[in-house]
Amino acid sequence: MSVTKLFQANGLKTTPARKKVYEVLSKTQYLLSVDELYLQLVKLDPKLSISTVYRTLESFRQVGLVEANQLPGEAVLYYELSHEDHAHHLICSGCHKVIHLDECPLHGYDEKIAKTHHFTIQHHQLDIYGLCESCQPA
Amino acid sequence: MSVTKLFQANGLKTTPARKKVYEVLSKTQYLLSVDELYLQLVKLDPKLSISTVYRTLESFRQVGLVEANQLPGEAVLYYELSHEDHAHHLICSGCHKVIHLDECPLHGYDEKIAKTHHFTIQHHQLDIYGLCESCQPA
DNA sequence: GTAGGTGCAAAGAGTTTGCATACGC
DNA sequence: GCGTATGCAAACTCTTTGCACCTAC
Repeated sequence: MSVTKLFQANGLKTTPARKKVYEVLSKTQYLLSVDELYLQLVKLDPKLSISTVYRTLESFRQVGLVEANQLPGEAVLYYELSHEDHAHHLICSGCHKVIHLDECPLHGYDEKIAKTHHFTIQHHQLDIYGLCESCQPA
Repeated sequence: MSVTKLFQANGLKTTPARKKVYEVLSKTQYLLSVDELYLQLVKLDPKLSISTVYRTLESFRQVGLVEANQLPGEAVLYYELSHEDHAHHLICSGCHKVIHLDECPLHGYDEKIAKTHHFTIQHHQLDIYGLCESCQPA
């Protein structure tokens, strides 16, 4: 699906700014803060404004194109493209590289919990933190 | 263990402000933002300053007395006392009430992941979001 | 042509810090 | 008494907003 089609399908106009934000996010394998994302975007378009980045991310988030997450001990949000399928993260505390796990170890466990505690479960989040190969001390 | 002993053990002086922060955190079953915490604290001591709350939480966090977490879609941090034992959360999206789960469905799964992806795992976080009994629509 | 997107600058929210005073140990 | 904690106000950082202009459709 072309980016234009993707935007259309989500009721978003196709603009150069949005294309670039999407491009950077789709090419990285890291979680990016707004700052980190902006730094990369300015290389592509020096006139791009930080407020456009915020507004673009918020538009994307509203239609479900991106997800915002926080890393432990850090105040700012980290962004990444959403993944259609249910997925969990293996996140490197050193470089913020992300590996997506396709398996979910919760099969059935959440329903059990729901019953026990009279909860209606909406979703769950599982992130595993550690150091990737390149960030491990020798 | 008395609060004083607990503070001593963590190298913290026992002050009225710290006692009150600890008291509020230990009595609630909700995740509290700094604002929410401050609102409750001002009832106990109208002169207490918000910067003291920030500094106290940071001291507590450094010695591991509290944990800071973020709720999906919200920018601010939510605080709670740390739990010695490995525990996961059942969090109500409506009222932010927290239920601690003593079971961890990851037994072994994380080690398997670690091997597959050459990661050194530091810790993991599992939160299940939903609506508690009182917050469910009738 | 119109609705919505963008850049710029200014405002806002949340958090941190400097400094003088107060207090725990 | 010494060293740390606190209150207050100012500073700082990150994010949002108002407005004029521009662009996708």
